[in-house]
Amino acid sequence: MRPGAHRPSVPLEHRHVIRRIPQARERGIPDATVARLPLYLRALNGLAERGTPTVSSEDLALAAGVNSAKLRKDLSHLGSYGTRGVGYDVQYLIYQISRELGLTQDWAVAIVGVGNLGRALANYGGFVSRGFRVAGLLDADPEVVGDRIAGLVVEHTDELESVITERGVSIVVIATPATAAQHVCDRVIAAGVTSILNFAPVVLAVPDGVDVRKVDLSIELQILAFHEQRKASGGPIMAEEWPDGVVM
Amino acid sequence: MRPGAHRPSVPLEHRHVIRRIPQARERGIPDATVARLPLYLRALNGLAERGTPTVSSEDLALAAGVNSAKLRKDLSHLGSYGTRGVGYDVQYLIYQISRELGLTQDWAVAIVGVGNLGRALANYGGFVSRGFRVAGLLDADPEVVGDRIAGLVVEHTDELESVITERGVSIVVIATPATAAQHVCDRVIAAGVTSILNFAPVVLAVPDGVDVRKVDLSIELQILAFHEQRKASGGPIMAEEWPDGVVM
DNA sequence: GTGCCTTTGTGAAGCCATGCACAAAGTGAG
DNA sequence: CTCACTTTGTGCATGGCTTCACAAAGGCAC
Repeated sequence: MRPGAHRPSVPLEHRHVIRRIPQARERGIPDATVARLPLYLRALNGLAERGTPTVSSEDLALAAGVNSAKLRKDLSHLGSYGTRGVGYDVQYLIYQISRELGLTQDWAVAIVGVGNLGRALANYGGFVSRGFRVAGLLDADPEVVGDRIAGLVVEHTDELESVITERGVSIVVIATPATAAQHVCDRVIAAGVTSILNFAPVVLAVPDGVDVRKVDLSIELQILAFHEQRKASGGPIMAEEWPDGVVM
Repeated sequence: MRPGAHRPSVPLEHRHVIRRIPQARERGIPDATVARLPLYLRALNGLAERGTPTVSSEDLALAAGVNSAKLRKDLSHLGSYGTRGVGYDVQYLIYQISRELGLTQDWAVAIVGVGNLGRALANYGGFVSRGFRVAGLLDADPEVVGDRIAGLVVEHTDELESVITERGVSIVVIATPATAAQHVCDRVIAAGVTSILNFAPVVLAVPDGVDVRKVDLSIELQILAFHEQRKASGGPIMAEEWPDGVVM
């Protein structure tokens, strides 16, 4: 099924460590920190484009929309990459964060489900921009198969396993209807994929060792509605009753 | 322009309660809980469709992909809506959660930016399904203005303020390119909107009292890449060096 | 070198969320 | 009515994340 597959990153064992090992990296980086690193990276890229050589935690935090103490602690988990009295070297920090996130290597991504959302994703510049390459677009609808989108030809989901195996796909994006998502999920896992980004509004059941991240548009809206209601109604407590005639 | 706008959560003093006060609701519901309520709601709707009358915390937690103790604690923040020895009445709980989230009312949403993503959002069934109604589609590109998408005609962003005001839009979805996002953001806030769902890859600067939720596809991918890299390399410590020739 | 200024990196405290474990509350059988 | 069983609601302990506040470290001027 894919002998040496998903080992996207070359096993860079033996690679001598040059300078001192930054203490903090010994054991895992907190999830909360990992989730913010891409944010810092984006802010840093903005600074780099404008030619800024160094940046203080204060300024970078401002650009990333976080508190500067949190930023410093986050960065301290990667190692000690700043210079007191000066700040952080922008280029250097970009490199360190990119490496930590695994963006210095090339990730092949397959998108399953080429509806409106799948198309949007395929065309989304942010994918290509940083280490990610769309290596396959798949759909179950014969009507869609064969279409050319963002330079790729849509293939039939029958090809799912072979696309994953042959092109070294290690991350799969599921943008199918909810009903198809679990089935697709099972198949890609069977094919060896352990990282899934799910846009379908279902909770995917996966075995241990498989990472699923979920993006759910309607959930985000509902959370906004909750807060908006709070603001609008002047307070949470309104009526407690259950409409007339209802049992319970 | 909505005079009393952004005044986040108003002091909810004096407000008479009808039946007994569900203790826990007196003060705000934890954000973490709010973020999970839509999940429970979806699971409950699935059960309701299959005609299930009641459900235990164990079963509902399973369907929602969380731990049952957490589910019970979350629900306890809304009030005491279960029956010991039996479980929760599905219909009743759906109503209570919907009400808490503000989904028993109708929310007018405007989508700004009708590119691939905006189209996908406009066609996304999940919007309409639950209290949300797309009341406007706007784009700056004259080429796109006039197109009919999901039953609506795309309008020019010049109309932004009037669309918001006249149609009572209270939630705006920004799906523009990154460069336009802040400008759109400023305008919708000036027009009185205090809830924004941002798909553009930028950190929006907003005044206090405005809620911004951010959905960022590339960030999700980067987080996946991080974990995938970890799995693949068998451990966190690899190389520490900075490519030759680089200072610092 | 010395002294001053800036900014990092981190100890410590506080806060919030998670999950266990169990008493309380309800059902249903006999 | 009583008893056995189920399931909720929650007190409590644990752990992780955030924030404060400051000592340590480096740059710069002289």
